[in-house]
Amino acid sequence: MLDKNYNAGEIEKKWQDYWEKEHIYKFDKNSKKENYVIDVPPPYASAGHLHVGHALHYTQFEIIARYRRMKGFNVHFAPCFDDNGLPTEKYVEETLKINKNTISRQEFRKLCLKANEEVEDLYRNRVFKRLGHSYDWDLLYTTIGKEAQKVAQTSFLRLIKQGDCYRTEEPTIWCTYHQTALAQAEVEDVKRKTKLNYINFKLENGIKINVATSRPEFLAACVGIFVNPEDERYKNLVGMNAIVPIFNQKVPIMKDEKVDKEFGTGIVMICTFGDNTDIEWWKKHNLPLKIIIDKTGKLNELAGEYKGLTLNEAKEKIIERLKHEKILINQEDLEQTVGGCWRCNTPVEFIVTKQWFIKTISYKDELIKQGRKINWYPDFFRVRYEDWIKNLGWDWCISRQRHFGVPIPVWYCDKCEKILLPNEQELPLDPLDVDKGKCKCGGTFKADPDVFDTWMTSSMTPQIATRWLESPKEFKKKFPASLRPQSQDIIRTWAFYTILKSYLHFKEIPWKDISLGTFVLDPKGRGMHKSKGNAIWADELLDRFDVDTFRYWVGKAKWGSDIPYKEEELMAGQKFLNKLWNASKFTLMHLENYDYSRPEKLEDIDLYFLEKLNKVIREATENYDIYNTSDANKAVEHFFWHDFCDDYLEIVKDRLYNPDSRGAESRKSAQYTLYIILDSLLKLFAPIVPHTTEEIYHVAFAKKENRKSIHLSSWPEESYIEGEMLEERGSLFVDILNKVRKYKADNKKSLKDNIILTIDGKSLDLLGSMLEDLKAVTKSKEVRKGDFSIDF
RNA sequence: GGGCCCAUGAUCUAGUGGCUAUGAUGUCACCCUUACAAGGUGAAUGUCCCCGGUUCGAGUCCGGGUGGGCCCACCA
Repeated sequence: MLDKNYNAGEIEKKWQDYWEKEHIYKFDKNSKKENYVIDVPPPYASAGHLHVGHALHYTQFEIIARYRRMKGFNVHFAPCFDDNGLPTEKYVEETLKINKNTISRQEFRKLCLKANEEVEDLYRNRVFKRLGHSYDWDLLYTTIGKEAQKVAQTSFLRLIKQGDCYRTEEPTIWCTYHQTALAQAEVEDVKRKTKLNYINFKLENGIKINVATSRPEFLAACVGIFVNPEDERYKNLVGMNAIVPIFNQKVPIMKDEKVDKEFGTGIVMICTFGDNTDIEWWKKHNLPLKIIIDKTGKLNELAGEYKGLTLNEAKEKIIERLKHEKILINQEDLEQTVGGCWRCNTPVEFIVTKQWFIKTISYKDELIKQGRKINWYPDFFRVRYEDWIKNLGWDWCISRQRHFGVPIPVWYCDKCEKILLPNEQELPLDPLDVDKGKCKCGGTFKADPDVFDTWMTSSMTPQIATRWLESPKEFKKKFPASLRPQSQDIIRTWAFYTILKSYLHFKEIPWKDISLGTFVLDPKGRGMHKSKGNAIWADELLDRFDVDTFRYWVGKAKWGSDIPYKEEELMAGQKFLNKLWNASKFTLMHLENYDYSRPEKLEDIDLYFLEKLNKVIREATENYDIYNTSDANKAVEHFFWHDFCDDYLEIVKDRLYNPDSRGAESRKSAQYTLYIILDSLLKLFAPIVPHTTEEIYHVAFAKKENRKSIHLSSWPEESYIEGEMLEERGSLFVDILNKVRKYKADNKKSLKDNIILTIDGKSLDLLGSMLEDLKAVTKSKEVRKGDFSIDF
């Protein structure tokens, strides 16, 4: 019997400890049940905090894990941390106040690893455990861990072997601040104000033409001039040469359809490289290469007297000089959007370096086909995936000039540039730790100092989580995984690269389902960002709200769409839990001394409510199966609150409190119905509010069902119901009940006031045996036959 | 510029061609009814963003606007 008042705080801690101690969520590899593998997104532990959006999303698919476990699956739910790459480097540099360039890579890596361990512990205890998450912590992996490194490096070696990974010297997107190459996916829009400069170029015959450019600092790198072939003004220029001001190199004037006649003067200079279009034209028209910047973004000797200046310094000086020499004839304000590094917003540059690439462009069609074999929830996000693929312009650059990451396992001969690769058995390794001696040519093998793009590892989370290389036999049973839950903003990276890798390695999809989670906005509907100062942190939230209250709110969030964070809506959860507690308390009070057997005959009104329960079970199950937790939860809650509490509990009070009036069998029918409905409801709510349901379940049914936890019990099934016209008769019953309530409210009477009820003959016949219950719940001291009326 | 999503009482929301448009929060009135006043019973609040079209019938389908959000591209 539940004899206490609801106290969420007490319950939480108790069951979290119990679950951990009893290994409730352990993945059983010998189980005969079907596997359900969730490809969990590894959170960045190094950020130090998780905001409410993360907490919501992580809880959202944790609810699915609980549902599937109860549904009879062997759920593989591996916790993980992404501790690889830039965010960790930044965190370590900031908190320890050190500069990574002043210590060795090995030493810096050690510091990063230590920092990770500390933060991850904090996360595990302060966030995931507190949220009541049902991970099997024995399955934990980190993206810098041995298995992850081995997977990433093995993938690299195998892709080289099969010709899908290559090293080449190409113009590469480059961040001059972080001094590393970037992938297309790491470039984000940066808006900036600049000037469009109208600069005169002389032709060989002395005529002047005017070129508009926002980047005069690139004049030294100018290798050509373009006009639109349709442009009448400049048709005669094509084929001539122009002389670049200051630097005096002769460059050809050519035509290309991509030139916008309306922009500037309609004459464009092309430099290697100012932007994407430059690269395109440079390739298309076979122009010479003139790289004038180094890796830090400073000008080199090709820029003559401007050598050593940053791009911005050079720009200023060059504009000054152009003005002075009256070559710059006009300046206009220009608002432009340029690509910037996703971490530091520094506008990206293009330089030519040797980098490793994985082929993507040549597999576009196949990748779209793979995407269509996967179920997308909601389906329209597949379009975004396909659009991204269609617009891809580059293969995937996977090498990064960084310290903390998975090392690229390769050595180069410093004389003949021969590439030396390790054997797979040697992995994982850091080539800096291994001396590979001399090359045949007499040169020495030098380790590659670079590391992989962090997505090189993350793209293989389904393989890492299920220990692809460690236990290949078991891996086969877990791949493809069942579900990838993720957020929609990384479709172009995480989802895309994961599908790519699975295709290249296995010709297989990585998971059957991908479901896009909910995005939490601030109360005004804007995205939450640390930098905007409007983020609400998960641990602060949990200091103010009970976990099940928070989880109830999560249960209402619709996958794939945004939800604003509003505290009032969290309050609804507190009301709900209190209601659930009290309804359970009432029910269990009346189940004392009841033997839980099904009586020979159930009252018709009881059958009607059991039939309603069946419908709700069906609806909830169908919705859970398509990750529609919000509709599932809504249906169950409506049944619980309005059908079960408001109607059914009121209806059976008479039979429960006055066993003599209707007989023992009739009371037992009510008890059986109460038992079935409460037991089912607790289980239907268990994924959403695991602590509260666990507490009630243990008081009520755990012993009887011989289960250690409600989360190890099975999902409710529809019970067998047989009765005539239950739906019509039950609806009529509830309809009359509502009319009586309204009549009493209109007449300002208490609901317990007695009435005389007059019902037409047809309805009386239809109600049949339900009439006794109707009489009791409406407090009718008398029921007459005639036109419907209610009298006091 | 391209793509995707969205627009329903004050607020959030259901609605996948068919009676009178769903539910929740808030507001108001009434009811202490032996689980719960953190409750119950009711009431008021809507030109379903606008304009056309398809249809016997449109909140729902189609076309075109308007306004928001997201993703992508981009001007030298």
